[in-house]
Amino acid sequence: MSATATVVAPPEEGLFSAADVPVARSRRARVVGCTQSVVVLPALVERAGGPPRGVSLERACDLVRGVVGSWGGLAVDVETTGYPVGHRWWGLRTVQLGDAQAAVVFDATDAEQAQAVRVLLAETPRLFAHSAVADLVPLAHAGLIDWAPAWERMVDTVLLARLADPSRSTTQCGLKQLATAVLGSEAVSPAADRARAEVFASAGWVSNTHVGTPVTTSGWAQVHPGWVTMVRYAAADVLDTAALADRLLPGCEPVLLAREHTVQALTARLTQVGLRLNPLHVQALLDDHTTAREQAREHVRGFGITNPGSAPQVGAALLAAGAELPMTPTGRASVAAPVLEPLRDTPGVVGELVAAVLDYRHHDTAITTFLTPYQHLITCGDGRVRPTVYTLGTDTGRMSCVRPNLQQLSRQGGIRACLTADPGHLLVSADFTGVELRVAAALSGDTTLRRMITEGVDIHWLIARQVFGPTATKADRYAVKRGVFGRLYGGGVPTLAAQVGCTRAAAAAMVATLDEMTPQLSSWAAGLRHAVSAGRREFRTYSGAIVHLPAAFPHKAPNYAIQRTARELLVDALLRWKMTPWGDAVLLPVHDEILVMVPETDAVAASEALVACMETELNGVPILAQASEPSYAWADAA
DNA sequence: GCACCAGGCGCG
DNA sequence: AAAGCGCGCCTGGTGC
Repeated sequence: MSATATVVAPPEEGLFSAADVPVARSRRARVVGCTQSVVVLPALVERAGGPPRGVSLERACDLVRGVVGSWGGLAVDVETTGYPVGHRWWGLRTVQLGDAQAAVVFDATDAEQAQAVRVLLAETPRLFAHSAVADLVPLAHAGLIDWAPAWERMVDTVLLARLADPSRSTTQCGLKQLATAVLGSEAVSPAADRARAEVFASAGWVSNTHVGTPVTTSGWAQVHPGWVTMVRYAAADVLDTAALADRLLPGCEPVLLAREHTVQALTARLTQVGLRLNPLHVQALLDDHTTAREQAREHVRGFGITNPGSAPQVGAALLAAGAELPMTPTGRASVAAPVLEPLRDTPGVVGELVAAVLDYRHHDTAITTFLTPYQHLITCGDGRVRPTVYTLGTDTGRMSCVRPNLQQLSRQGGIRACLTADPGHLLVSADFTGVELRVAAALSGDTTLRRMITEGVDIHWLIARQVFGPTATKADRYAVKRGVFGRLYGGGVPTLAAQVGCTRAAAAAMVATLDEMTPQLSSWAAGLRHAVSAGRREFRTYSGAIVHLPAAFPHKAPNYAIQRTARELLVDALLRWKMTPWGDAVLLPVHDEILVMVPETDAVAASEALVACMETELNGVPILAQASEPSYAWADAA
């Protein structure tokens, strides 16, 4: 080996290449490999059947151009090593292009094939993908596609599925489930995925990988992309995506579809660029929480519990000490926080054990859910988080966020400050003020509630004083606030009492006061519930979006209507934001809040613009927003 | 040793 | 009959 061979070239843009992934083929993997013929890429796979066939690059390009000519677009899908962009083991493996009849699998690690893919992607007037962010972000990072024009031409079959049939649940919008539901026996991706999963399992590799999965055990990183099972799997996704697009596109309202595609592209910036982690802050918090967790662990051990994370162990110990615990739905003793919290002050063993367990859980959550994954991205990656926002990711239409979920960071304790703006930038944010109640007022038209909102009267204080008397405290107000929403969303008196932490009589009084004060709100909610019982299945929002109301749960209907309407207000704000000078900025929506990274010199103006984008009016009810102070690190909630 | 489920907990 | 709603991620426990 020459001396220069030990010199590692600096990774482009701080990224590592897939070629760096260490291949650690076990004996099991070698055995599986013997059963897999290797297809030389590029390869053609046809829905009609037959084995994948290796073809020349020229022939592959001709085939793809033929698809564009006849179909007017290309379905696109990619396979990666399964790690996030920026991770040292990240890498683009293959790119698949085609339509419902034929797909060509290209080797993205081959320079010539990659260049061909780049040209083909640039040529097609339309792109189809299932969950487009997962394809466009790797393609853009590999330099195979230009970001903005790609989004202009993209059609996402997840969005098609949600718009074409609002009654289809989110869980049925995964490619395999959707293909089974829509394409029936014609679907090819479910069987191809089962075959893939079997290969992974036989080789001893995991399918469900995450940022901390050792590279030597991840099937996505270890598998040979040319193995015939993988080529079939890769192609099947394109074949089914294209078929789904053909079936679903005609059932979608073009204006609503364009709206969803625009907002998807806006949130995709976060996945592409990401947000920077503060390594020192992550380490400091990790140290603190680890110390505290180990102390709590020892404390719990003193009560004879070897594993403080084990609910059965904790439950058994508490029962033995004389505590009374409610049952979980499956009949086990519940040791959840709302159950344990009131037992904190119990004298003796029960109180002490409860306090130690809750303490342990608090620190364990911080470490395992937030800090350790961040640490992985720092030590094994480029120190950035690149979550994916699913813009129609829930049954109510709300957005969701994964890998990591930045919508669930602790409001207190400095976890949010692990995320920072880039140098020369600041984070600005604003949130809708009391949006659920305002939407409830707008949808119900309740005269009293509308007047209280416009006059700035706090209904929660009002009810708290009526129920608890003129000396009602801030805690009473907070309890009432939870009770108001609990009631609006269909909670019964016992549940409300438990939720609020008051007697059933007080909860009943609260309900009575609310019904008396805002009768139109109560009747609107009751009317919607009854309508669902009578067969109504849809609620149409002001934007034209339709939310499906679950037939089996009429009591959920008011919540669905309010959540979806609030989501549409958020979308409208994002669409207005797109038109500002910072429309391309990295942003994160958090249901009633928008966080954006902007150049620091623009922070004040951007902050004002953000509020202006969010503020509007709904059925005469003002929808207001409030900005937070621009900051370098994401701050705790006020 | 992996997939799956339940329980638990973080958010709005 | 009665039911607050919506998520994602983690661990422990179980079953294969």
